[in-house]
Amino acid sequence: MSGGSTLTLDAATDTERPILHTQVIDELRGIITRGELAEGKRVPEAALCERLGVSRTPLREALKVLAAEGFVELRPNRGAVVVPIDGDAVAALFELKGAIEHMIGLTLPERITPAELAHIEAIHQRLKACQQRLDAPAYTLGNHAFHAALAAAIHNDAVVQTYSTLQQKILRARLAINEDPSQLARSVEEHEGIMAMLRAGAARDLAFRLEEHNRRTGEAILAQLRMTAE
Amino acid sequence: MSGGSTLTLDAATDTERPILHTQVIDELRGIITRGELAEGKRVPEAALCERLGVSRTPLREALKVLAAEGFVELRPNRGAVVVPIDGDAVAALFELKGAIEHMIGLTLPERITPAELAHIEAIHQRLKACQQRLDAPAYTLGNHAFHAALAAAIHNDAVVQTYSTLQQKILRARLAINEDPSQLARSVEEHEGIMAMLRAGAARDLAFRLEEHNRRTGEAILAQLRMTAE
DNA sequence: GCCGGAGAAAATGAATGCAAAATTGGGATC
DNA sequence: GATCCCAATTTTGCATTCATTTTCTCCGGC
Repeated sequence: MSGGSTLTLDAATDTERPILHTQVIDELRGIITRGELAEGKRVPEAALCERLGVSRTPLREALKVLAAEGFVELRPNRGAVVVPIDGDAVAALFELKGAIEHMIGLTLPERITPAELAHIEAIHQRLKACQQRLDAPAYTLGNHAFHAALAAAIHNDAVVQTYSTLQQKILRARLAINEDPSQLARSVEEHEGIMAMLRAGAARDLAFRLEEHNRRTGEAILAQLRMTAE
Repeated sequence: MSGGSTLTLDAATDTERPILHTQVIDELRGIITRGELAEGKRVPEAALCERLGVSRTPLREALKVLAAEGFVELRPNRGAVVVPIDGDAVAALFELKGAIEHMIGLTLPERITPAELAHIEAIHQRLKACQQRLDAPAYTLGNHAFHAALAAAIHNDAVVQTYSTLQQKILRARLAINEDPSQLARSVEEHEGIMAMLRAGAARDLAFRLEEHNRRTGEAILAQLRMTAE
């Protein structure tokens, strides 16, 4: 009944053999992020095992990790449920992210390398193209890459890790709503300002703009979320 | 994750059976935090199973969670190793924590309740007593409680969670060194200033003092760490 | 007709078993 | 004497199995 995933003989490319539980973590997190599992509803392990084509052992390992990450809640002897993501939770995430954005802005000019700056410029140009053809899904992905690259450029592993976790959780809220296309234009405009401050090395202004950008984006998502929640 | 064993109406007579993997996570994290497992050294699962008195399944589940938390690294088919905590990592943790302390200070005055303020005052008095009798271990614990209470009082779950994780990792570095008793006096003094700003509701000053307190503490720990690392 | 409980079915928590991979040790070769 | 290679042992990854616990169902009592 193995769903044909045991393909350890990959002759062509000597790719590392897939660590099952790691794959399961990512797949499950993706399923939850995309909203394909009802919040608060019980999900039997057997059903997930069949869906993912794995046995219970790696699935349960993945559930433990996702519980630690805060995506699911494990109730002893009563199964796992998807943690609901409500407005308050999203607001909290954006507030915390704002603090980190501020710090990123303050320290970025003194730490970013030319190569990193060039990389970020390239992402920025791609984003402008996405916005012009109103490709919202591509924009969302690129937007995350843009901000992740900014975070990475301060060369602080703890920040990168925490920032990534925050983005993953926020993505859940983002995918739960239909993002207003007009927000893309605002976002690009704010990115322009961010890039200008970054090129100029103006730390305090950069911090301010990053924080404001985060605040406005958060408010837009919250407004949409609370509207669709009715 | 707060050390609450209080609520949860447990049947008085029953020896409560807390889920094994949760216990294992906490025990293993404690072992790592206390430095009882050599960094970077291979640790066979069987040995840990025997030490903790559990079978491999819950142990492996715990390792997955600790890997996600960043305490161990899982190398495919080659076992888990304790992630070394070097100066750079500690510096990164304190830098991130500084950003959060700043945010806590900015928002705390407008959100803290009288009961929370009273609770924090009580912890502060306890800390002063610890300092006077130079009880460093008790001070370290109380100090964490003090700052955790401050974080909790802004009523932001994401912050509480992240802050707790940071504290746990920093604790590892703290226990790896012999903290200089003279630092206790400095800490208490800075706490006095923090409390004064908190009582006065001076958000910006509070933020500044919290961030400075974090920075100084981090520098003290880093100095000790780099000294003993020679 | 509604509620409560005993038993059955199903789901979870943990242990064991088995195959694949890695480490170790020994021996042959240079 | 050192190095390389190959088999034996150990260890890991995952599946399966066993033991509780929970949930569902059905039956009787009120």
